[in-house]
Amino acid sequence: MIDLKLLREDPGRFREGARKKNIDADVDRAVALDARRRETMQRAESLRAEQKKLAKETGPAIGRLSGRLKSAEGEERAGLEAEIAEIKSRPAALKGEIQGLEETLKELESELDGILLQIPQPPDGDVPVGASAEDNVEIRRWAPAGWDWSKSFEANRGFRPKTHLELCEDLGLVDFPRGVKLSGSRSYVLTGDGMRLHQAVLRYAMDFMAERHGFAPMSVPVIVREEAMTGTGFFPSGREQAYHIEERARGAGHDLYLTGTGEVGLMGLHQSEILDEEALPLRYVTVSTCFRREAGAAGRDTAGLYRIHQFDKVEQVVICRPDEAESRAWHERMLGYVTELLESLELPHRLLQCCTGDLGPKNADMIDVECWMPGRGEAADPEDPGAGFVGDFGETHSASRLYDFQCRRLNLRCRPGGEGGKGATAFCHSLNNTVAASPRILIPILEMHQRADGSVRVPDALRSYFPRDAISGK
RNA sequence: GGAGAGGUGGCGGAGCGGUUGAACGCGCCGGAUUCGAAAUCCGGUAUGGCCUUCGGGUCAUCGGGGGUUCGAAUCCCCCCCUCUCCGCCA
Repeated sequence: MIDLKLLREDPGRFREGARKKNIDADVDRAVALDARRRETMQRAESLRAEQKKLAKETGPAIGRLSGRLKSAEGEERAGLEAEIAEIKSRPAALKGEIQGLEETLKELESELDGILLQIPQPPDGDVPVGASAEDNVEIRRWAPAGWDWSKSFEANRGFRPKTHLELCEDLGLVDFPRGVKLSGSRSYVLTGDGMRLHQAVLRYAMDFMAERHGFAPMSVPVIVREEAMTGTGFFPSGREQAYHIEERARGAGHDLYLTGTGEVGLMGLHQSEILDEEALPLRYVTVSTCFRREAGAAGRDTAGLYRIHQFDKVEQVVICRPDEAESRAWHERMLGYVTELLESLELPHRLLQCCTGDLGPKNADMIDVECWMPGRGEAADPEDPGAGFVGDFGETHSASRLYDFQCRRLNLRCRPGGEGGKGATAFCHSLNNTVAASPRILIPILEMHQRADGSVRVPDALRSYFPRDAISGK
């Protein structure tokens, strides 16, 4: 949610922000509705003030006359009734007018709220303007000693790599046909060492954040109410991405949704709270199953573990004081944790500055991390299906800086002393970043650590989480 | 799933359809007293919106939403949540 006051002061900034992000949002309509809303509100309020005043003045008289009415008869009774009716008529006359204004107000607010929920957070000034992911800008890349970016995997390692699909098949790590039988397209079953490796990565990533970097480990619901989805900014724009559980139709009070990221649960924890400023920043890490309908992605990445409906993800979230410099510093730090993790896993990767068109509605800035996947990209030789692929980067992480956009929607504030403290409240800032999403992260792990004999070396960092030093399928 | 009880300010806890945004107590802040502290006494202590000549004014908020009424924390309806007992279950 954007700040209505800022919108009033500088609508151009939001118009420009939406344009840069390539998102439709009727900023001008919102400004006009806001003006009408305030005007209507003022009229309704002054009338109500008058009504309240009258009710207070005439109330005791009505009470007294009503008391006398009980024992009155005949002409006296008729006189009293007329007197009461006369006194009541003055505030009653205001009532109708106030109700009319309130109805108008409700309509204005409902339309305004709908538009406000769709006005995106303007991108930061230093985010490159661009239409889509094509215009993202590489910031830096890293690879372990011995890897030459200018050469293919085959030239680097001396043998032609298998794709993760081939490795999963040959080593018995994933059963795709049975996954599809159970749950349809984009489904899979992790088997044996596939499941072991999956668990090893998640557990390593969890410990890495909790024990090495001091994040508080949490397990949060993945079935949430609509407010959590709207509050975190995934609704309304991402509604079709979420699995919807229609509980209302069965008589329950509200429907539920499956979350596509642990961010929803972690951020929703403190919805409508006033946190103690001294307790900030809050640093949380969770591992949760993520559900994504992948609507609109039909035909893309249909094979393998890349784009799937259900996966597990270790996610980090930071809620800090509302200070741009502090937000920026945390963004860097949260990216640092990920590059440290990927270096420990010996995975070549690069950081991408996302352009305005790729930010989504809620982010002021977003940095993606992509790992090198030798089995991705175009066919090495279109004539020879056995020649493999040229390799490409694949997105494995995404670090978002949201400022107060999310906390405003969640009504998540802070102040010195917290709930009962003193001083003004302010909406907190929030950030989030992937730590490890599996099984997607298994793709670079398997493909980069495969050996000429078809086995896969388990990187040292995972050794204490995996029973052997290699996966050989035997 | 069945039966019952209940949601009031930072906390506890009153509350009659009519100057109740809300008694009282605790906590917190300021002051007095004290060499200092405790105790005591006095005063002040919610949030949000809108307007403002920046003094303030005004509206809303007693779990949430709707209704009755000239007037609702109080009466009616729906929903959410918590607790107790029974049943079921991991």
